[in-house]
Amino acid sequence: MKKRVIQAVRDELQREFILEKPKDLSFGHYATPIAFSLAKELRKSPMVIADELCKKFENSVIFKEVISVKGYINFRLSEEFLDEYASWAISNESEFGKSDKTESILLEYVSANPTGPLHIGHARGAILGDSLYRIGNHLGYKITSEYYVNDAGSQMAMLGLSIFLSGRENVLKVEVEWPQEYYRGEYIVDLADEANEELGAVVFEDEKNIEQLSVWGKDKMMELIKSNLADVDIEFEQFVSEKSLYNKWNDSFKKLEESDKIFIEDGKTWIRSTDLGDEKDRVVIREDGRPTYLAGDVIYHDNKYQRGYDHYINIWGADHHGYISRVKAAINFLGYDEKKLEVILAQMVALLKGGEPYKMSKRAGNFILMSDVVKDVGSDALRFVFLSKKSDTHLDFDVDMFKQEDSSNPIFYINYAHARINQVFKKSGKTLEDIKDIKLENLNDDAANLLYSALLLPEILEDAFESRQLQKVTEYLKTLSASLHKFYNENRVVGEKDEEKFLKLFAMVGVSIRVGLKLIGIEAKNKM
RNA sequence: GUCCUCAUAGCUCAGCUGGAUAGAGCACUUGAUUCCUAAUCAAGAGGUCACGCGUUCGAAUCGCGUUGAGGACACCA
Repeated sequence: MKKRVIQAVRDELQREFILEKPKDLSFGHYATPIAFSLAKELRKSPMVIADELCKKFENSVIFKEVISVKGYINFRLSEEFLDEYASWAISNESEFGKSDKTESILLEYVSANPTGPLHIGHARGAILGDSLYRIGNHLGYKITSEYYVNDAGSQMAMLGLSIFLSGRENVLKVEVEWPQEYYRGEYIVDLADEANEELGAVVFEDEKNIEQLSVWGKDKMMELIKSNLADVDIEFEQFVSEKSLYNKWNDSFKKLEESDKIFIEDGKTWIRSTDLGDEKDRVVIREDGRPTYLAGDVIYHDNKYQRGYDHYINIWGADHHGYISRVKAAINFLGYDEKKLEVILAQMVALLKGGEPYKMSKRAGNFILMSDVVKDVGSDALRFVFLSKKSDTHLDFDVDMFKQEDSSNPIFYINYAHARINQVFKKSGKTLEDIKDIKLENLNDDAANLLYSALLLPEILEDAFESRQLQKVTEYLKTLSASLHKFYNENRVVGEKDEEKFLKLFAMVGVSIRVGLKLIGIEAKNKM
């Protein structure tokens, strides 16, 4: 819709301009303050310029009226245009909001270490990533979703050791001396029990089995993580194992050598990341030959870029922000355009219950399980609330709030609007087929505004995706639902003379709510 | 100490590519149901957009500084 308007206005004005939505719909559907910026150039008052420009639109088909108010040029779309668009959307619901984007994107998110279940902090990145994936695909982007599995390095060893020691303590019942660092969540005890059943208690008798336990444990944890994700309807297209990429190290290393950005000092291999603004150079290979975490990411990003996407998006926890510059430096040294990589940081989530703060710590094992929260408040509410605040801001929420089934719970409010639409159709005894060809004309202001709001979804989706700010979608759905509730309270539908028109209007609102919710991973309810 | 993110109503937050009177929900006050689900709606009250300076015809929005909150500053992942 916006595209058509921009096109039409550009045809007449023959220059670039800003098209905005007025705060108050009584001003019109779209507006441009272009007369203000032309005032200086033309040495005329903005009001005079706006008046003159308006005349250009007198014969427009898509505008009902174009008027100047205090220097603004306000556009009001014609009923014919809105009606046509609505008819199409109702008949082609699955196409509504689609766009013509063609860029390919590799979207990596979650990538939590397979050393334990997902906690509530992971959920934020997971939900954001999955929703971007859904919306981006809808807009036409060729998006691949990917999970990077950190199945190499010291954490894997620590997982094996933790299961081993827990097995000795809880299964073999022998005295165990715990190291300072180990995974101490209860799930480790469960893992040890499971290992006992599957592998037999013998496995805890010899330290040589620690490695076997770490691989076994990692597989178990990946299964658990996948099921945690499935709880909120998230499924990845592919998983990439860190370990499986290590045989490519020589190739990546050679590229770095060629770019002369690698050096050896104190027996360690360093990457010269300070050349590209990093605070210090970073070690990639330790003195004993073990690669650091960064080495894994060097290979991984080499691998990603070899796959030739137009754009790469990584969603990381905010605590990784210092890591961005060194990875980007590495990408540059490998001979790729590091600007193609975009890192979205998901800020920390602080969970409250009855006003009491929870502290999260994966190491300590007293973190809040994502699965518990999902069980508590449901996938829909969790998804909605996580998306309704910008990802780069801290989020505080009280679990108790989700349990309320009234308007303080936005997902409830939106579903209620959708259910009402369904209910009105039922009462009227009419179907979509009966009303989809009814002309929407001579609508009262409330109806016309509601129709316009419902047709805004496509541009909201595009704006939200491009800016990576999905709270624009949740905000929109709340506002649209509020408009529907307001209309419902002020206008009777069934049995009135405008019944069929209003039914078509409601059908259009229903389409936008359903499509909007679906793209953030929520299925609209037909009945409450 | 350096860097990142943030600061808007009592609370939780929108708004930020500069533009019309700064919005919503919760909580508070009042009202609406012979009528499609009142799980809703309407009205009222509530603001130094942290503070200062600057850019501009115009700043919550952009720049600089100050204050405050959280986070990151590994040869851990």
